[in-house]
Amino acid sequence: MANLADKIERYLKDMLGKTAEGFVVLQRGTLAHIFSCAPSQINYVLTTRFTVERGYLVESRRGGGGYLRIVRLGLDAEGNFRHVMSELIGDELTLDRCSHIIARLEEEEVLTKRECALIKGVTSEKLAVFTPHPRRLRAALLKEVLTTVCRDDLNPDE
Amino acid sequence: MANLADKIERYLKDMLGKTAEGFVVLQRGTLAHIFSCAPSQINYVLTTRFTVERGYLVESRRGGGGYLRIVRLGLDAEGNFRHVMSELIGDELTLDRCSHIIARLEEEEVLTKRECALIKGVTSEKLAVFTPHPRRLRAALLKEVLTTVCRDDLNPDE
DNA sequence: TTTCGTTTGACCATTTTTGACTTTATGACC
DNA sequence: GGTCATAAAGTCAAAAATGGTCAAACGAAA
Repeated sequence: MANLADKIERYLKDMLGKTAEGFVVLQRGTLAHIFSCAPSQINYVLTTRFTVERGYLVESRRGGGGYLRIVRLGLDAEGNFRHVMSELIGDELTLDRCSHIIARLEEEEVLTKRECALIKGVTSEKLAVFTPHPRRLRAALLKEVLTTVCRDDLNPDE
Repeated sequence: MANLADKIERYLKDMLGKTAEGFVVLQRGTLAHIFSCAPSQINYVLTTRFTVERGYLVESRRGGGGYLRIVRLGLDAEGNFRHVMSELIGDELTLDRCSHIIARLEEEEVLTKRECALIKGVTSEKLAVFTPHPRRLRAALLKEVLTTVCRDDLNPDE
């Protein structure tokens, strides 16, 4: 599917996937040239798709020898990610943030695609029909999910 | 035999019939152009003929690169599983009945053990903290789950 | 002739793309 | 050490590209 931002996102994630270091360094101008687009398009992609919420960190420098450095923040090894996520979730959770978190859990393979679909389904905007505080409920549901996927009895693998 | 809405409906269902993926993606504007009609006509067709009750799910995105994605909800061998389940669930659902249904879905291998655990987590008695009608919410959540597991785009076909 | 599903169009919302202008770093030259 | 040219990257708002909503007009069937 053709929209530039998505292609650039894919391109960068591919690079990140191929590198062992967990980060890539490149130049904005060069990338813009590769995709024949305005340099600010790159900023757009970075600010919409490589946010902390989605598990990325972007550092940069201007001037001669300037660069962009995109770091992938892995979920920390077994156990603690639940804590980290809980912090990220808080007491209230908008649909938008919820989607990002779920997407990240899928990318990190904490949840399967089907599980993600199930969870998206139960955290949708429809919650508002049942409570005046859908965001509180959403936060609670997602935390419950995290608690569940961490249960030892459900993760037979090693 | 010729009203526009019906033709568009047929066109889309043909497309869905031909694809193995269980979904089609297209653009509203393009489709409207093919049928030389107002773009909103497409929305009319989608909201009247591609509803969950009729076995479809529609997702969309606006803006550059926007699209419509129509997903088929498959029916299982014994006919309309989703429909049957909805009857079984109704508008309200006690924790007890909910547990039984989930257990049955696990036995039938409609849901994995992990998925069941997730769903039990989000349909627990804690719902009462957020709404005066936990049973209504529980019913809605479980229906949402059933709808999701029927999505043809999530079920690796074999 | 009333009703109800269909069709259209005017207006709204969201996401992407572009470009003009700004800020910061480096290095050469004085 | 200043000054300045050059080489990046950043910001922001306007424009473009989609899809969504809603109410009024239309028209076929009851």
